[in-house]
Amino acid sequence: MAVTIKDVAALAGVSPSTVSRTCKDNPSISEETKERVRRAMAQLGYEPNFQASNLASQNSRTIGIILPTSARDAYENPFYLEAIRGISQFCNHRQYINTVITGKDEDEVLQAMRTMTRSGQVDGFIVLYSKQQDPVIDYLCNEGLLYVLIGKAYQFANQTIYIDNDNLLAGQEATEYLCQLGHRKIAYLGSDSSLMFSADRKSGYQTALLRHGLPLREDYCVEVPSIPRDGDLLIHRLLQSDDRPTAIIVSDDILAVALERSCIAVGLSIPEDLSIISFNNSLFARLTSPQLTSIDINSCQLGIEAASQMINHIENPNLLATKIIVPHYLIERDSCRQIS
Amino acid sequence: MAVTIKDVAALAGVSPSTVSRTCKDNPSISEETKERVRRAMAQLGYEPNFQASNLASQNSRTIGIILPTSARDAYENPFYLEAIRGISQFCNHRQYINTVITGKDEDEVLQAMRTMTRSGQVDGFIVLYSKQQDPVIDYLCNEGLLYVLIGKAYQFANQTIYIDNDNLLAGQEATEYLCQLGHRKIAYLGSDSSLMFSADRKSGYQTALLRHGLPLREDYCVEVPSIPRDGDLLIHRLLQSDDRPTAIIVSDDILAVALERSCIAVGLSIPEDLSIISFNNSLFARLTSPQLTSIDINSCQLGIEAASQMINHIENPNLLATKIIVPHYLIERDSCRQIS
DNA sequence: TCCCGGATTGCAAACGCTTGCGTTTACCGT
DNA sequence: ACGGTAAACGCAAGCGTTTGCAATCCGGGA
Repeated sequence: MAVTIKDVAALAGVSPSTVSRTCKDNPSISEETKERVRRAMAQLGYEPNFQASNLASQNSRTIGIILPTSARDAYENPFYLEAIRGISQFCNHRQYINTVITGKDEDEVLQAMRTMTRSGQVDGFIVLYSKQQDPVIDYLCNEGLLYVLIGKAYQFANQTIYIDNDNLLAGQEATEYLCQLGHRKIAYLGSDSSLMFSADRKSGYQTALLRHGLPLREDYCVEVPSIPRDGDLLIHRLLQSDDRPTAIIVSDDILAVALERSCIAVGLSIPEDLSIISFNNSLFARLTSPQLTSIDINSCQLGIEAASQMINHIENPNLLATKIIVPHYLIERDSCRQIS
Repeated sequence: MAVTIKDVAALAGVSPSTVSRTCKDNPSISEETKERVRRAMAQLGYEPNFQASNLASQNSRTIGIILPTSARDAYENPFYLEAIRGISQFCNHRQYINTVITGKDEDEVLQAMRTMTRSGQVDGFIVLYSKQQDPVIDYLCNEGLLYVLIGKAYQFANQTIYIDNDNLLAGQEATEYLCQLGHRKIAYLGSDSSLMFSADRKSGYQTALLRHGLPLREDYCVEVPSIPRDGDLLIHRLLQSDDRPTAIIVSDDILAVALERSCIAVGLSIPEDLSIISFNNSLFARLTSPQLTSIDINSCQLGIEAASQMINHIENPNLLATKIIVPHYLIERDSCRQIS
């Protein structure tokens, strides 16, 4: 059996409560006894029992991570791994546990969430995606559970804690960048814009166009529901139009790679015939040829901040629902060219 | 306060122990009372308190997931996400919790593992990668902790539970496939072969060559330590040799995409000038142009089996250390061509 | 000298569940 | 009719912490 608080207490010649209190650095214990207790703890290699501590203090020190359902095509996006990495890193430091929750469909996820909250398995949830009309968010709100969102809140925006990039600004900057390179015919290719990040980047794109006095052309703004297969109609129509764009802003690296494929298929070369700028700066952006100019959104940091907010709110229940914006930055590579 | 076992007991008119036992389907409770208790549980929406249950039964019902340290380039590989998804899915069903453990370097990971085991936060670990001389495995073995490996065991192979593909066979099949297409000059491009999967695939490749009476050429067997940057010397030398291969087996999709880049750089087109077959069948394989013929290794299933084994061993401590092989299958796409 | 207050520390009751063992009840064989 | 047995259930002692409150000690002021 592992070493318990009693062993430490015995060795230090104090009561278990004193040991417990020195762990929490309670001010009502004198510095000398604290020191004595600490020595005893070190000597025995004591680590408080997680379960017992949680039971007594009525919490779980674990936070649930909600992934999108696996039905979605976007599932394999390395973004999620990065975010999880950030969360996990922060949790490890703060002696929290994290548990990822998935399911084939929303019902499975909701079911898992329900039993977890009822059995006191989690103190809160981090939702790794943000889309409009999400039943998961509805559930969380209705039950009054603690959660933080990575991405921008849509429902209940004012009461929810979220961590996001300034995707509007990022969309603008991407557009500006292309304008500065001399492009005037700039299109936007986005994934399903019920996903908040895509909607925001698109808005930013439109804002920047207006600011530069460029027209908002409907045919320059295409949305594909998932990762396009070969010969996606919408994309081909865009690329083969007589008046095709000279540059495209793509809401995600993965989509950009798919776009590159379409380009090759119709005989366009990048960046000579078409400039591409995308978002996320995942491995995808670095592996393609040419490498993609991409806006890095600091995925790992998003996770870290999310975990940090989560734990903060767990330990200080009446904090306000703050929003945190993580900076992005543009990584120039070879997929955009100056136009004369 | 949530509904406890006492509430259920009171409503059903039995003692708490009876409720507890019906939860476990203990045979010493009559079917009628069980039914009565179950009705009470349903009526109250009872869910046993996770912490209390764990404390009393001296376990944690949580399993740690060890990712490779983030220093490694391979980190962003969607394979890990898939494996985590599998694990998480299985855990959710069995009312287990999982927690991913990462760190900047091995020390950070080891530190996290140490405090977790000492505080009874985990019942065991699933290690998502397998490489030679891994300090993490050393630690697990020395402490006598329960763990299962995804990938082939290197150290302590006989006592460790592992879930793997038959990478040797897969390597052979990939080679056979190319042979059948008429290729004779087949090369192998692998990532760091201290990673077990890469070493095995390479062995399979070599075995198949021998079987076909083809020579094992040293210059046809290149290993790159990480994801190659532009103009990787080894790869370029291979591609620009006078006697260059007509086909290459690549140990990982990501690497294959990088290879594709190099091909474009030196003016080789796929599959006309060079056939490529790779492993993992991740999103990468589907996004490139041409799409990659790849061997799917069932990443998600690997996770599911790992979790299943883990929980099995947690609940039946004296089970033998079995090995499980998850099948792979070849997905034909457009990166290989028949040679005359 | 006595009382009081602050600073330290210990007591013991939770927290909600599990489980070994004892008790009860019913039934069987003799 | 009675001891014996097995089935079904309850008692109560944990599991290792936390924490409100009581207890103790000490110094200082009256």
